[in-house]
Amino acid sequence: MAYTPFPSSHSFIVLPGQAGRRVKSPSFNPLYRQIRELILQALSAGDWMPGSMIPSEAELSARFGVSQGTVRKAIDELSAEKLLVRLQGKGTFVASHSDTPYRFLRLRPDIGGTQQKYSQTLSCESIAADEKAADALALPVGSPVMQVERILFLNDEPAAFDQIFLSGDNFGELSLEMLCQEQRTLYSVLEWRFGVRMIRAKEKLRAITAGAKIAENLVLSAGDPVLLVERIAYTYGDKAVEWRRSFCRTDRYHYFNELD
Amino acid sequence: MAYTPFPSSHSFIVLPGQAGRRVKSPSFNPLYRQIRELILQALSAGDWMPGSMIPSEAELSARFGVSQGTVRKAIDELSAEKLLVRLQGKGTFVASHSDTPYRFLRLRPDIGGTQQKYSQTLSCESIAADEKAADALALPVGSPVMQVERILFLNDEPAAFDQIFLSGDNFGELSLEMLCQEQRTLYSVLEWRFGVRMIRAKEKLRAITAGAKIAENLVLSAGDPVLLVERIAYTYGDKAVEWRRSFCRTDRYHYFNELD
DNA sequence: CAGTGGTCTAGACCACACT
DNA sequence: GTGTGGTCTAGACCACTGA
Repeated sequence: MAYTPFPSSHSFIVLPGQAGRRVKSPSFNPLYRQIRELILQALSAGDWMPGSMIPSEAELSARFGVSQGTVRKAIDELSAEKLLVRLQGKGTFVASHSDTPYRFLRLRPDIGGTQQKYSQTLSCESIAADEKAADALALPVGSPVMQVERILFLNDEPAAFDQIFLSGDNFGELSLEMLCQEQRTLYSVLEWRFGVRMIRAKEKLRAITAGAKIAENLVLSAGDPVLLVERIAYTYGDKAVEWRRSFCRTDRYHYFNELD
Repeated sequence: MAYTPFPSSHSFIVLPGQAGRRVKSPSFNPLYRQIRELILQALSAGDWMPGSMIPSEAELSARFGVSQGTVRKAIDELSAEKLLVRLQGKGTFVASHSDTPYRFLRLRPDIGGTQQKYSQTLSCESIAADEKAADALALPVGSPVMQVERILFLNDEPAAFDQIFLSGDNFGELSLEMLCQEQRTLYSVLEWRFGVRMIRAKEKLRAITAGAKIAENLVLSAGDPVLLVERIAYTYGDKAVEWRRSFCRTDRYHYFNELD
Protein backbone atom coordinates (compact mmCIF):
# COMPACT_ATOMS: atom_id res chain seq x y z
CA MET A 1 0.00 0.00 0.00
CA ALA A 2 1.18 3.49 -0.81
CA TYR A 3 2.48 5.83 1.84
CA THR A 4 -0.36 7.62 3.55
CA PRO A 5 -0.01 10.88 5.44
CA PHE A 6 -2.74 12.06 7.80
CA PRO A 7 -2.67 9.13 10.25
CA SER A 8 -5.73 10.24 12.15
CA SER A 9 -6.63 13.51 10.57
CA HIS A 10 -10.35 12.85 10.76
CA SER A 11 -10.42 13.47 14.43
CA PHE A 12 -10.22 17.23 14.17
CA ILE A 13 -12.42 17.69 11.16
CA VAL A 14 -15.64 19.32 12.21
CA LEU A 15 -18.36 17.54 10.31
CA PRO A 16 -21.39 19.34 8.94
CA GLY A 17 -25.04 18.42 8.71
CA GLN A 18 -26.27 15.44 10.71
CA ALA A 19 -22.88 14.52 12.11
CA GLY A 20 -20.70 16.60 14.43
CA ARG A 21 -22.04 20.08 14.94
CA ARG A 22 -20.47 23.17 13.52
CA VAL A 23 -20.27 26.32 15.59
CA LYS A 24 -22.91 28.83 14.60
CA SER A 25 -21.43 32.09 13.43
CA PRO A 26 -18.12 33.06 14.94
CA SER A 27 -15.29 32.09 12.62
CA PHE A 28 -17.19 29.50 10.65
CA ASN A 29 -14.78 27.51 8.51
CA PRO A 30 -16.27 25.40 5.76
CA LEU A 31 -15.28 21.77 5.49
CA TYR A 32 -13.50 22.17 2.19
CA ARG A 33 -11.23 24.79 3.73
CA GLN A 34 -10.29 22.40 6.49
CA ILE A 35 -9.50 19.77 3.87
CA ARG A 36 -7.51 22.38 1.99
CA GLU A 37 -5.55 23.07 5.14
CA LEU A 38 -4.80 19.39 5.64
CA ILE A 39 -3.53 19.05 2.09
CA LEU A 40 -1.47 22.19 2.60
CA GLN A 41 0.08 20.70 5.72
CA ALA A 42 1.00 17.56 3.83
CA LEU A 43 2.59 19.64 1.07
CA SER A 44 4.43 21.77 3.54
CA ALA A 45 5.65 18.72 5.45
CA GLY A 46 6.97 17.23 2.24
CA ASP A 47 4.69 14.19 2.38
CA TRP A 48 4.24 14.54 -1.37
CA MET A 49 7.21 15.77 -3.34
CA PRO A 50 7.12 18.34 -6.12
CA GLY A 51 6.20 16.73 -9.42
CA SER A 52 4.68 13.65 -7.85
CA MET A 53 1.06 12.63 -7.93
CA ILE A 54 -1.11 13.08 -4.87
CA PRO A 55 -3.79 10.53 -3.95
CA SER A 56 -6.88 10.52 -6.14
CA GLU A 57 -9.92 12.52 -5.20
CA ALA A 58 -11.76 9.30 -4.45
CA GLU A 59 -9.01 8.18 -2.10
CA LEU A 60 -8.79 11.52 -0.36
CA SER A 61 -12.54 11.73 0.14
CA ALA A 62 -12.49 8.24 1.66
CA ARG A 63 -9.51 9.12 3.84
CA PHE A 64 -11.10 12.32 5.12
CA GLY A 65 -14.61 10.96 5.28
CA VAL A 66 -16.10 13.66 3.08
CA SER A 67 -17.67 13.65 -0.35
CA GLN A 68 -15.65 13.91 -3.54
CA GLY A 69 -17.18 17.31 -4.22
CA THR A 70 -15.73 18.69 -1.02
CA VAL A 71 -12.25 17.40 -1.81
CA ARG A 72 -12.61 18.80 -5.31
CA LYS A 73 -13.39 22.24 -4.00
CA ALA A 74 -10.32 22.16 -1.79
CA ILE A 75 -8.15 21.08 -4.71
CA ASP A 76 -9.83 23.70 -6.90
CA GLU A 77 -8.42 26.40 -4.65
CA LEU A 78 -4.95 24.93 -4.38
CA SER A 79 -4.94 24.45 -8.10
CA ALA A 80 -5.92 28.09 -8.67
CA GLU A 81 -3.02 29.09 -6.42
CA LYS A 82 -0.76 26.93 -8.55
CA LEU A 83 0.28 24.68 -5.69
CA LEU A 84 -1.28 21.69 -7.42
CA VAL A 85 -1.71 20.87 -11.06
CA ARG A 86 -4.60 18.83 -12.36
CA LEU A 87 -4.21 16.65 -15.42
CA GLN A 88 -7.39 15.03 -16.63
CA GLY A 89 -7.11 11.29 -16.90
CA LYS A 90 -3.73 11.29 -15.19
CA GLY A 91 -4.11 12.66 -11.70
CA THR A 92 -3.32 15.67 -9.53
CA PHE A 93 0.31 16.61 -9.06
CA VAL A 94 2.37 18.79 -6.78
CA ALA A 95 3.47 21.82 -8.79
CA SER A 96 7.19 22.01 -9.44
CA HIS A 97 9.51 24.67 -10.76
CA SER A 98 11.11 21.93 -12.83
CA ASP A 99 7.96 21.87 -14.92
CA THR A 100 7.66 25.65 -15.20
CA PRO A 101 11.15 27.12 -15.44
CA TYR A 102 11.38 30.86 -14.79
CA ARG A 103 7.74 30.93 -13.77
CA PHE A 104 8.10 34.31 -12.05
CA LEU A 105 10.14 35.92 -14.82
CA ARG A 106 8.24 38.78 -16.42
CA LEU A 107 11.02 40.22 -18.57
CA ARG A 108 10.45 39.75 -22.30
CA PRO A 109 12.14 40.82 -25.51
CA ASP A 110 10.38 43.69 -27.28
CA ILE A 111 10.34 41.79 -30.55
CA GLY A 112 9.92 38.07 -31.09
CA GLY A 113 9.26 35.70 -28.25
CA THR A 114 11.73 34.38 -25.71
CA GLN A 115 13.44 31.55 -27.51
CA GLN A 116 16.08 30.89 -24.89
CA LYS A 117 16.30 31.57 -21.18
CA TYR A 118 19.32 30.73 -19.11
CA SER A 119 21.39 32.14 -16.29
CA GLN A 120 25.12 32.36 -15.84
CA THR A 121 26.03 32.23 -12.18
CA LEU A 122 28.96 34.47 -11.30
CA SER A 123 29.34 33.75 -7.61
CA CYS A 124 27.79 31.99 -4.65
CA GLU A 125 29.06 32.81 -1.19
CA SER A 126 27.99 33.18 2.39
CA ILE A 127 27.90 36.76 3.62
CA ALA A 128 26.46 38.70 6.54
CA ALA A 129 22.99 40.08 5.90
CA ASP A 130 22.86 43.85 5.55
CA GLU A 131 19.87 45.74 6.84
CA LYS A 132 17.76 45.50 3.69
CA ALA A 133 18.27 41.78 3.21
CA ALA A 134 17.79 41.05 6.90
CA ASP A 135 14.58 43.04 6.92
CA ALA A 136 13.22 41.31 3.84
CA LEU A 137 14.01 37.86 5.19
CA ALA A 138 12.91 38.62 8.74
CA LEU A 139 16.39 37.82 10.08
CA PRO A 140 18.67 39.71 12.47
CA VAL A 141 21.16 42.01 10.76
CA GLY A 142 24.42 40.17 10.31
CA SER A 143 22.88 36.71 10.03
CA PRO A 144 24.57 34.48 7.49
CA VAL A 145 22.90 34.55 4.09
CA MET A 146 23.91 33.04 0.80
CA GLN A 147 24.52 35.59 -1.90
CA VAL A 148 24.27 34.53 -5.53
CA GLU A 149 25.19 36.85 -8.35
CA ARG A 150 24.29 35.96 -11.90
CA ILE A 151 23.36 37.21 -15.30
CA LEU A 152 20.14 36.29 -17.03
CA PHE A 153 20.34 35.76 -20.76
CA LEU A 154 17.35 36.04 -23.07
CA ASN A 155 18.00 34.81 -26.59
CA ASP A 156 21.71 34.68 -25.79
CA GLU A 157 21.95 38.33 -24.78
CA PRO A 158 22.45 39.63 -21.23
CA ALA A 159 19.11 41.02 -20.08
CA ALA A 160 19.38 41.26 -16.30
CA PHE A 161 21.90 41.16 -13.48
CA ASP A 162 20.65 39.48 -10.32
CA GLN A 163 21.80 39.72 -6.73
CA ILE A 164 20.04 36.99 -4.80
CA PHE A 165 20.00 36.52 -1.03
CA LEU A 166 18.83 33.28 0.57
CA SER A 167 18.41 32.78 4.28
CA GLY A 168 21.44 30.90 5.55
CA ASP A 169 19.68 28.53 7.91
CA ASN A 170 17.92 26.90 4.98
CA PHE A 171 20.47 27.14 2.24
CA GLY A 172 23.87 27.16 3.90
CA GLU A 173 25.00 24.21 1.81
CA LEU A 174 24.24 25.87 -1.51
CA SER A 175 27.23 25.81 -3.82
CA LEU A 176 28.25 27.15 -7.18
CA GLU A 177 28.34 23.61 -8.56
CA MET A 178 24.68 23.03 -7.76
CA LEU A 179 23.78 26.13 -9.72
CA CYS A 180 25.79 25.30 -12.78
CA GLN A 181 23.79 22.28 -13.88
CA GLU A 182 22.15 22.67 -17.23
CA GLN A 183 18.39 22.59 -17.46
CA ARG A 184 17.93 23.41 -13.80
CA THR A 185 16.79 26.79 -12.56
CA LEU A 186 17.65 28.18 -9.15
CA TYR A 187 14.19 27.49 -7.78
CA SER A 188 14.34 23.99 -9.17
CA VAL A 189 17.62 23.42 -7.33
CA LEU A 190 16.22 24.78 -4.09
CA GLU A 191 13.28 22.42 -4.46
CA TRP A 192 15.39 19.43 -5.30
CA ARG A 193 18.27 19.87 -2.93
CA PHE A 194 16.68 21.66 -0.01
CA GLY A 195 13.02 20.71 -0.25
CA VAL A 196 11.98 24.33 -0.23
CA ARG A 197 9.37 25.36 -2.79
CA MET A 198 8.79 28.98 -3.78
CA ILE A 199 5.07 29.43 -4.09
CA ARG A 200 4.53 33.15 -4.21
CA ALA A 201 6.47 36.38 -4.62
CA LYS A 202 6.07 40.11 -4.35
CA GLU A 203 7.99 42.58 -6.45
CA LYS A 204 8.69 46.30 -6.25
CA LEU A 205 9.81 48.01 -9.44
CA ARG A 206 11.75 51.21 -9.84
CA ALA A 207 13.61 53.10 -12.54
CA ILE A 208 17.17 53.88 -11.54
CA THR A 209 20.48 54.88 -13.08
CA ALA A 210 23.08 52.20 -13.76
CA GLY A 211 26.31 52.33 -11.76
CA ALA A 212 29.62 51.03 -13.09
CA LYS A 213 29.14 47.43 -11.99
CA ILE A 214 25.63 47.13 -13.38
CA ALA A 215 26.57 48.84 -16.62
CA GLU A 216 29.46 46.47 -17.13
CA ASN A 217 27.41 43.35 -16.52
CA LEU A 218 24.64 44.48 -18.82
CA VAL A 219 26.88 45.95 -21.52
CA LEU A 220 25.53 49.45 -20.95
CA SER A 221 27.07 52.78 -20.07
CA ALA A 222 27.12 54.09 -16.53
CA GLY A 223 24.21 56.48 -16.17
CA ASP A 224 21.87 54.58 -18.44
CA PRO A 225 18.41 53.97 -17.00
CA VAL A 226 17.74 50.42 -15.82
CA LEU A 227 14.75 48.76 -14.24
CA LEU A 228 15.30 47.65 -10.66
CA VAL A 229 13.10 44.76 -9.58
CA GLU A 230 13.20 43.82 -5.90
CA ARG A 231 11.60 40.51 -5.08
CA ILE A 232 10.68 38.69 -1.92
CA ALA A 233 9.77 35.06 -2.49
CA TYR A 234 7.76 32.99 -0.05
CA THR A 235 7.41 29.33 0.68
CA TYR A 236 4.57 27.55 2.51
CA GLY A 237 3.17 29.47 5.41
CA ASP A 238 4.09 32.82 3.87
CA LYS A 239 7.66 32.42 5.06
CA ALA A 240 10.05 34.73 3.21
CA VAL A 241 13.09 32.76 2.11
CA GLU A 242 14.56 34.76 -0.74
CA TRP A 243 15.25 38.38 -1.39
CA ARG A 244 16.63 39.51 -4.70
CA ARG A 245 17.49 42.60 -6.65
CA SER A 246 17.35 42.37 -10.45
CA PHE A 247 18.75 45.09 -12.65
CA CYS A 248 17.08 44.81 -16.03
CA ARG A 249 17.89 46.26 -19.41
CA THR A 250 14.72 47.75 -20.82
CA ASP A 251 16.04 49.14 -24.06
CA ARG A 252 15.38 45.85 -25.82
CA TYR A 253 13.24 44.17 -23.18
CA HIS A 254 10.28 45.09 -21.04
CA TYR A 255 8.60 43.89 -17.89
CA PHE A 256 5.22 42.47 -18.78
CA ASN A 257 2.24 42.48 -16.51
CA GLU A 258 -1.37 41.51 -16.85
CA LEU A 259 -4.06 43.20 -14.79
CA ASP A 260 -7.57 42.14 -14.01
CA MET B 1 -42.01 41.44 -13.57
CA ALA B 2 -38.39 42.43 -13.83
CA TYR B 3 -36.67 42.91 -17.14
CA THR B 4 -35.47 39.61 -18.53
CA PRO B 5 -32.76 39.24 -21.15
CA PHE B 6 -32.35 35.95 -23.02
CA PRO B 7 -35.76 35.74 -24.71
CA SER B 8 -35.25 32.22 -26.01
CA SER B 9 -31.72 31.40 -25.01
CA HIS B 10 -32.52 27.82 -24.14
CA SER B 11 -32.84 26.83 -27.72
CA PHE B 12 -29.15 26.76 -28.40
CA ILE B 13 -28.00 25.28 -25.13
CA VAL B 14 -26.77 21.77 -25.71
CA LEU B 15 -28.14 19.72 -22.86
CA PRO B 16 -26.15 16.91 -21.23
CA GLY B 17 -27.14 13.55 -19.91
CA GLN B 18 -30.59 12.18 -20.79
CA ALA B 19 -31.74 15.22 -22.74
CA GLY B 20 -30.22 16.59 -25.97
CA ARG B 21 -27.02 14.85 -26.97
CA ARG B 22 -23.63 16.43 -26.75
CA VAL B 23 -21.03 15.82 -29.47
CA LYS B 24 -18.48 13.26 -28.41
CA SER B 25 -14.99 14.65 -28.36
CA PRO B 26 -14.23 17.41 -30.80
CA SER B 27 -14.49 20.80 -29.11
CA PHE B 28 -16.59 19.65 -26.18
CA ASN B 29 -17.92 22.65 -24.30
CA PRO B 30 -19.35 22.03 -20.85
CA LEU B 31 -22.76 23.39 -20.02
CA TYR B 32 -21.51 25.83 -17.44
CA ARG B 33 -19.27 27.45 -20.03
CA GLN B 34 -22.22 27.93 -22.32
CA ILE B 35 -24.11 29.54 -19.45
CA ARG B 36 -21.06 31.66 -18.75
CA GLU B 37 -21.09 32.79 -22.37
CA LEU B 38 -24.75 33.74 -22.17
CA ILE B 39 -24.18 35.81 -19.06
CA LEU B 40 -21.19 37.41 -20.74
CA GLN B 41 -23.33 38.33 -23.74
CA ALA B 42 -25.89 39.94 -21.47
CA LEU B 43 -23.14 41.92 -19.72
CA SER B 44 -21.61 42.95 -22.99
CA ALA B 45 -24.99 43.97 -24.40
CA GLY B 46 -25.61 46.11 -21.34
CA ASP B 47 -28.66 44.15 -20.23
CA TRP B 48 -27.43 44.54 -16.67
CA MET B 49 -25.67 47.76 -15.82
CA PRO B 50 -22.48 48.08 -13.75
CA GLY B 51 -23.28 48.10 -10.07
CA SER B 52 -26.71 46.54 -10.47
CA MET B 53 -27.82 43.13 -9.29
CA ILE B 54 -28.19 40.30 -11.73
CA PRO B 55 -30.98 37.72 -11.38
CA SER B 56 -30.56 35.22 -8.54
CA GLU B 57 -28.96 31.87 -9.15
CA ALA B 58 -32.33 30.22 -8.70
CA GLU B 59 -33.90 32.45 -11.32
CA LEU B 60 -31.07 31.95 -13.76
CA SER B 61 -31.13 28.19 -13.39
CA ALA B 62 -34.87 28.21 -14.06
CA ARG B 63 -34.44 30.52 -17.02
CA PHE B 64 -31.69 28.39 -18.54
CA GLY B 65 -33.16 25.07 -17.55
CA VAL B 66 -30.07 23.90 -15.72
CA SER B 67 -29.31 23.15 -12.09
CA GLN B 68 -28.22 25.80 -9.62
CA GLY B 69 -24.80 24.16 -9.40
CA THR B 70 -24.19 24.72 -13.08
CA VAL B 71 -25.13 28.38 -12.88
CA ARG B 72 -22.95 28.70 -9.80
CA LYS B 73 -19.94 27.35 -11.63
CA ALA B 74 -20.45 29.83 -14.45
CA ILE B 75 -20.72 32.69 -11.98
CA ASP B 76 -17.70 31.32 -10.10
CA GLU B 77 -15.57 31.92 -13.15
CA LEU B 78 -16.95 35.36 -13.94
CA SER B 79 -16.51 36.27 -10.32
CA ALA B 80 -12.88 35.10 -10.37
CA GLU B 81 -12.33 37.30 -13.44
CA LYS B 82 -13.84 40.19 -11.48
CA LEU B 83 -16.66 40.74 -13.93
CA LEU B 84 -19.21 39.90 -11.25
CA VAL B 85 -19.15 40.40 -7.50
CA ARG B 86 -20.93 38.09 -5.11
CA LEU B 87 -22.29 39.35 -1.82
CA GLN B 88 -23.70 36.70 0.45
CA GLY B 89 -27.26 37.36 1.47
CA LYS B 90 -27.54 40.26 -0.96
CA GLY B 91 -27.05 38.99 -4.47
CA THR B 92 -24.63 38.97 -7.37
CA PHE B 93 -23.70 42.29 -8.92
CA VAL B 94 -22.06 43.57 -12.06
CA ALA B 95 -18.61 44.82 -11.12
CA SER B 96 -18.10 48.55 -11.48
CA HIS B 97 -15.11 50.83 -11.40
CA SER B 98 -17.19 53.13 -9.23
CA ASP B 99 -16.86 50.56 -6.48
CA THR B 100 -13.14 49.97 -7.01
CA PRO B 101 -11.49 53.26 -7.97
CA TYR B 102 -8.03 52.97 -9.50
CA ARG B 103 -8.35 49.21 -9.60
CA PHE B 104 -5.50 48.83 -12.06
CA LEU B 105 -3.15 51.28 -10.31
CA ARG B 106 -0.06 49.55 -9.01
CA LEU B 107 1.97 52.59 -7.99
CA ARG B 108 2.42 52.94 -4.24
CA PRO B 109 4.29 55.22 -1.89
CA ASP B 110 7.44 53.64 -0.43
CA ILE B 111 6.38 54.53 3.10
CA GLY B 112 2.90 54.60 4.56
CA GLY B 113 -0.11 53.52 2.56
CA THR B 114 -1.92 55.46 -0.12
CA GLN B 115 -4.15 57.82 1.83
CA GLN B 116 -5.34 59.83 -1.15
CA LYS B 117 -5.57 59.12 -4.84
CA TYR B 118 -6.79 61.66 -7.36
CA SER B 119 -6.03 62.88 -10.84
CA GLN B 120 -5.78 66.39 -12.23
CA THR B 121 -6.79 66.44 -15.88
CA LEU B 122 -4.73 68.86 -17.95
CA SER B 123 -6.31 68.45 -21.35
CA CYS B 124 -8.80 66.41 -23.35
CA GLU B 125 -8.82 66.80 -27.11
CA SER B 126 -9.37 64.89 -30.30
CA ILE B 127 -6.20 64.19 -32.27
CA ALA B 128 -5.11 61.94 -35.10
CA ALA B 129 -3.74 58.60 -33.96
CA ASP B 130 -0.01 58.19 -34.46
CA GLU B 131 1.40 54.83 -35.35
CA LYS B 132 1.85 53.52 -31.83
CA ALA B 133 -1.62 54.50 -30.65
CA ALA B 134 -3.24 53.21 -33.84
CA ASP B 135 -1.43 49.93 -33.52
CA ALA B 136 -2.40 49.46 -29.88
CA LEU B 137 -6.05 50.26 -30.55
CA ALA B 138 -6.21 48.32 -33.82
CA LEU B 139 -7.20 51.44 -35.75
CA PRO B 140 -5.87 52.94 -38.98
CA VAL B 141 -3.13 55.50 -38.51
CA GLY B 142 -4.67 58.98 -38.49
CA SER B 143 -8.01 57.86 -37.05
CA PRO B 144 -9.49 60.29 -34.57
CA VAL B 145 -8.66 59.44 -30.97
CA MET B 146 -9.28 61.33 -27.75
CA GLN B 147 -6.11 62.28 -25.95
CA VAL B 148 -6.26 62.98 -22.23
CA GLU B 149 -3.28 64.29 -20.31
CA ARG B 150 -3.31 64.32 -16.57
CA ILE B 151 -1.27 64.08 -13.43
CA LEU B 152 -1.87 61.45 -10.81
CA PHE B 153 -1.47 62.55 -7.21
CA LEU B 154 -0.74 60.15 -4.36
CA ASN B 155 -1.06 61.69 -0.93
CA ASP B 156 -1.23 65.14 -2.55
CA GLU B 157 2.06 64.76 -4.41
CA PRO B 158 2.48 64.33 -8.16
CA ALA B 159 3.43 60.69 -8.75
CA ALA B 160 2.75 60.07 -12.43
CA PHE B 161 2.05 61.87 -15.66
CA ASP B 162 -0.40 60.10 -17.96
CA GLN B 163 -1.02 60.36 -21.68
CA ILE B 164 -4.20 58.48 -22.45
CA PHE B 165 -5.59 57.62 -25.88
CA LEU B 166 -9.17 56.43 -26.35
CA SER B 167 -10.57 55.21 -29.64
CA GLY B 168 -12.59 58.07 -31.16
CA ASP B 169 -15.55 56.03 -32.39
CA ASN B 170 -16.47 55.14 -28.83
CA PHE B 171 -15.46 58.21 -26.92
CA GLY B 172 -15.73 61.14 -29.35
CA GLU B 173 -18.02 62.99 -26.97
CA LEU B 174 -15.63 62.85 -24.02
CA SER B 175 -15.03 66.29 -22.57
CA LEU B 176 -12.86 67.91 -19.95
CA GLU B 177 -15.95 68.66 -17.86
CA MET B 178 -16.85 64.99 -17.59
CA LEU B 179 -13.39 64.25 -16.25
CA CYS B 180 -13.36 66.99 -13.64
CA GLN B 181 -16.11 65.61 -11.44
CA GLU B 182 -15.00 64.75 -7.97
CA GLN B 183 -15.13 61.15 -6.83
CA ARG B 184 -15.26 59.79 -10.35
CA THR B 185 -12.32 58.11 -12.01
CA LEU B 186 -11.77 58.01 -15.75
CA TYR B 187 -12.92 54.40 -16.02
CA SER B 188 -15.96 55.20 -13.95
CA VAL B 189 -16.83 58.03 -16.35
CA LEU B 190 -16.38 55.79 -19.38
CA GLU B 191 -18.70 53.25 -17.77
CA TRP B 192 -21.30 55.76 -16.81
CA ARG B 193 -21.35 57.98 -19.87
CA PHE B 194 -20.39 55.59 -22.63
CA GLY B 195 -21.38 52.19 -21.29
CA VAL B 196 -17.90 50.82 -21.87
CA ARG B 197 -16.37 48.78 -19.05
CA MET B 198 -12.65 48.12 -18.80
CA ILE B 199 -12.27 44.55 -17.71
CA ARG B 200 -8.65 43.69 -18.32
CA ALA B 201 -5.34 45.36 -19.14
CA LYS B 202 -1.80 44.54 -20.15
CA GLU B 203 1.17 46.64 -19.22
CA LYS B 204 4.74 46.92 -20.42
CA LEU B 205 7.25 48.58 -18.09
CA ARG B 206 10.51 50.24 -18.92
CA ALA B 207 13.06 52.48 -17.27
CA ILE B 208 13.71 55.63 -19.27
CA THR B 209 15.19 59.08 -18.83
CA ALA B 210 12.87 62.02 -18.23
CA GLY B 211 12.62 64.68 -20.93
CA ALA B 212 11.81 68.31 -20.20
CA LYS B 213 8.02 67.96 -20.28
CA ILE B 214 7.93 64.90 -18.06
CA ALA B 215 10.43 66.38 -15.62
CA GLU B 216 8.37 69.52 -15.30
CA ASN B 217 5.12 67.69 -14.67
CA LEU B 218 6.67 65.43 -12.08
CA VAL B 219 8.86 68.07 -10.41
CA LEU B 220 12.05 66.30 -11.41
CA SER B 221 15.13 67.26 -13.39
CA ALA B 222 15.52 66.38 -17.04
CA GLY B 223 17.64 63.24 -17.21
CA ASP B 224 16.28 61.68 -14.05
CA PRO B 225 15.19 58.07 -14.44
CA VAL B 226 11.43 57.48 -14.56
CA LEU B 227 9.33 54.39 -14.94
CA LEU B 228 7.39 54.21 -18.19
CA VAL B 229 4.24 52.11 -18.01
CA GLU B 230 2.43 51.44 -21.28
CA ARG B 231 -1.03 50.04 -20.92
CA ILE B 232 -3.60 48.59 -23.26
CA ALA B 233 -7.02 48.18 -21.65
CA TYR B 234 -9.70 45.89 -22.99
CA THR B 235 -13.45 45.73 -22.74
CA TYR B 236 -15.73 42.73 -23.37
CA GLY B 237 -14.64 40.52 -26.21
CA ASP B 238 -10.99 41.44 -25.74
CA LYS B 239 -11.52 44.66 -27.64
CA ALA B 240 -8.74 47.18 -27.01
CA VAL B 241 -10.27 50.57 -26.27
CA GLU B 242 -7.57 52.44 -24.39
CA TRP B 243 -3.87 52.91 -24.79
CA ARG B 244 -1.90 54.91 -22.27
CA ARG B 245 1.60 55.88 -21.34
CA SER B 246 2.30 56.66 -17.70
CA PHE B 247 5.54 58.25 -16.58
CA CYS B 248 6.02 57.43 -12.93
CA ARG B 249 8.29 58.86 -10.27
CA THR B 250 9.94 55.97 -8.51
CA ASP B 251 12.13 57.86 -6.09
CA ARG B 252 9.36 57.93 -3.50
CA TYR B 253 7.00 55.42 -5.09
CA HIS B 254 7.26 51.98 -6.61
CA TYR B 255 5.26 49.74 -8.89
CA PHE B 256 3.98 46.82 -6.90
CA ASN B 257 3.31 43.39 -8.31
CA GLU B 258 2.33 40.06 -6.87
CA LEU B 259 3.36 36.83 -8.54
CA ASP B 260 2.02 33.35 -8.16
C1' DC C 1 -39.78 36.33 7.88
C1' DA C 2 -38.36 35.46 2.84
C1' DG C 3 -34.69 35.80 -0.35
C1' DT C 4 -29.97 35.62 -1.40
C1' DG C 5 -25.54 33.19 -1.85
C1' DG C 6 -22.65 29.17 0.30
C1' DT C 7 -21.85 24.34 1.64
C1' DC C 8 -22.32 19.40 1.37
C1' DT C 9 -23.92 15.05 -0.25
C1' DA C 10 -24.74 10.86 -3.22
C1' DG C 11 -25.02 9.30 -7.41
C1' DA C 12 -24.76 9.13 -12.42
C1' DC C 13 -22.34 9.78 -16.32
C1' DC C 14 -18.61 11.86 -19.53
C1' DA C 15 -13.71 12.79 -21.19
C1' DC C 16 -9.17 11.40 -21.15
C1' DA C 17 -4.84 8.60 -20.51
C1' DC C 18 -2.85 4.54 -19.88
C1' DT C 19 -2.22 -0.43 -20.45
C1' DG D 1 -10.96 -1.91 -19.41
C1' DT D 2 -9.62 0.59 -15.39
C1' DG D 3 -8.55 4.62 -13.11
C1' DT D 4 -8.14 9.44 -13.23
C1' DG D 5 -10.24 14.08 -13.24
C1' DG D 6 -14.58 16.76 -15.03
C1' DT D 7 -19.56 17.67 -15.37
C1' DC D 8 -24.28 17.73 -13.93
C1' DT D 9 -28.20 16.92 -11.03
C1' DA D 10 -31.57 17.16 -7.08
C1' DG D 11 -32.10 18.03 -2.72
C1' DA D 12 -31.03 19.39 1.98
C1' DC D 13 -29.41 22.59 4.92
C1' DC D 14 -26.49 26.73 6.57
C1' DA D 15 -25.08 31.75 6.69
C1' DC D 16 -26.21 36.26 5.84
C1' DT D 17 -29.12 40.46 4.71
C1' DG D 18 -32.88 43.30 5.09
C1' DA D 19 -37.80 44.13 5.45
